[in-house]
Amino acid sequence: MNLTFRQLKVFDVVARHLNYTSAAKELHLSQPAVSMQVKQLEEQVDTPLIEKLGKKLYLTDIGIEMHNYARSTMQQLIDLEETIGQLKTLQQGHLKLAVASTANHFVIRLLAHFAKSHPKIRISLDVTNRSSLLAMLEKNECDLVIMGRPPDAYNLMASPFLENPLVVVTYPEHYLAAKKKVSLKELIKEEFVMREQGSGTRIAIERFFSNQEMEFKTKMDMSNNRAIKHAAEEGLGMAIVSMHTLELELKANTLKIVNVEGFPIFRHWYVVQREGKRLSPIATVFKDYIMKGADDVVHDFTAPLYAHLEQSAN
Amino acid sequence: MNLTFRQLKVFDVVARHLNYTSAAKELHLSQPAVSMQVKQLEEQVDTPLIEKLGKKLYLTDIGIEMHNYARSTMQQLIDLEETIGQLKTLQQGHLKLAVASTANHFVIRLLAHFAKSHPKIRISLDVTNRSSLLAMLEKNECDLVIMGRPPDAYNLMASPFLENPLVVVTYPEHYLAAKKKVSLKELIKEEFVMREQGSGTRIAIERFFSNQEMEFKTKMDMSNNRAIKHAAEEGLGMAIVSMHTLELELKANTLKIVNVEGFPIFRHWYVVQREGKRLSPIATVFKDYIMKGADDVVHDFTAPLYAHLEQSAN
DNA sequence: TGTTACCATAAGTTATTGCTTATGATATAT
DNA sequence: ATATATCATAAGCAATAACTTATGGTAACA
Repeated sequence: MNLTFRQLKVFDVVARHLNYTSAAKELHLSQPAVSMQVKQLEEQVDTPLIEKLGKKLYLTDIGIEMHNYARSTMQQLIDLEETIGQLKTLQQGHLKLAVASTANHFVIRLLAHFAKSHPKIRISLDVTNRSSLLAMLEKNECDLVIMGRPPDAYNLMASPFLENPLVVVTYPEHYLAAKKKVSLKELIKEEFVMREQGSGTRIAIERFFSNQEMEFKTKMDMSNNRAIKHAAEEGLGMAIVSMHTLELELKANTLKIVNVEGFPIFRHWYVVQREGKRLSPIATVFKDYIMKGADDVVHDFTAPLYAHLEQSAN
Repeated sequence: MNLTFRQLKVFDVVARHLNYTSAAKELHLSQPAVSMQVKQLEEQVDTPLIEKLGKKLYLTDIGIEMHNYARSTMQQLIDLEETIGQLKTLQQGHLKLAVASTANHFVIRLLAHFAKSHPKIRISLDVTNRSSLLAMLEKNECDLVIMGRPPDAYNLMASPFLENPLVVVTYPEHYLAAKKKVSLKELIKEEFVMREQGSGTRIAIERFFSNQEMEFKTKMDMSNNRAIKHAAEEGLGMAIVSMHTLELELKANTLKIVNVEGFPIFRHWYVVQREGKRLSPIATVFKDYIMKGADDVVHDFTAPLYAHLEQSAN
């Protein structure tokens, strides 16, 4: 059985009119064209759908069945068009994001703002570590990832969109915290609590010190940014973290930024997608949004942090 | 938007495999043939449905939507085939009958038997008068009508299928009821309670008497067979009715058949359909059934009646 | 680095589709 | 009986649908 939508369409009109000639008018066709479509449909199901008694047309039992089917199928097609239209015009859609845990805090702020102007959009946000992020991209499980600089090895397209200042922190009573200016030489006498090898932050820090031809002493490795900050609070060592993650600690005065020469190290947050990935409409819009407007939106969040930075320099 | 079922079918297979080559195998097609169908479908909705990242294929959001649609549409098509198949093979269907009120009693018996061997079939039975029956045929509101001989004027196809003996009846105490043989001459001295002019029975009776070049006296005209029998019971006159309608009255001994010379008048019951009407499968089967098997089935119903007939002749 | 698996694209062929106009048949209305 | 309205059928035509084979490009893998 190989029906065509055309047959169903024409049959529907005929079934409604019960008159080939006027159906032909509605369809802007000749009358034989209509007869032929119906005849072909009848051949497909190998049974008459319309019968002519005297001058009047009637649907047979199977004709009624077929008419129901035709109408339902056509309605479904309309629904599909509607759905696709909505997906295209962002009245609907699903934005699948994944972010590095260190980026979580400010991304939430971005999303809150973005979601307001796209109320019908469903958003999934996965907060996870760097290797999981890369795996998710690999498996095409999300549209976009927000993280630090991704490795070059993967086929990724990464666009920097926001400064990510890495600063040195310690507990407020630490003697370096009080100094107006701390040299790198002074700093590397201290021991450090670090992110694990291979993490974005760790790589950046290593690169920074090796550029200065210096080495630092790692007391502890940790895979979690929060744990690192906690360790610093407890005096286990100096920490170097993204200033964006310090909002609470600075406000509560459990950590202080140390004004080290050469710091902050300005890195960037990146929006990352797989190379060749065709973004869904909503993902395209979101990417545009953060590329163009992220600075403005997160300004009232970052401004107080930068104030802390300047404060430690005075 | 002008999709084809072919496109949906091919797309469904590809969406399941996420691999054009193996989809092509399942469809017994070359790989490019599959690519082309999918591409055409994408052109229809003007948006990609499948994306290729590296070596793997993924459905886009709209692709997922389209896949759902394709599956649902194809399922509906299967359902339709199923339904049509059932309608064709009588596992389903709707038999629309109309019968003359005088035929009601034995038709019910026929139907009871028929329905047993076609349990899934829905049956509509309209019991009404002669002119309504003809109107229903005219308007194609029923498949078949069971009635006495229909007029020739309409474009009808009428097939006799069962004897319809018209007998003279009166109340048991009537002096003619006791006689072994009553001549027509004797009979026409009596007054009659008759069906209305134009009714099948009336026409038959008039023809019978005019063939004998005799006339009868009509005391009352009535449009209802039951009323006529009741009038005869009350002694308002002789009645000539289909013996098939007398089951109860003979059993209860409220009426007796009068053994008149030349009676019973053997007329027939007819199955009637509009000329050119294509009967539905179930209607075809029902017509076959009554044409071939009606005598057998109603035998145990008519036999006792014929017994009464013979009894009045002894 | 070359090999492999896989998809995209191109060119060419055949059958079919979807329509048109012209004409024939038929039931109802006049 | 004739006219009218309506559907069926036939013939013809242009567009295209649905394939095929051949070939080229590319990501993954060894």
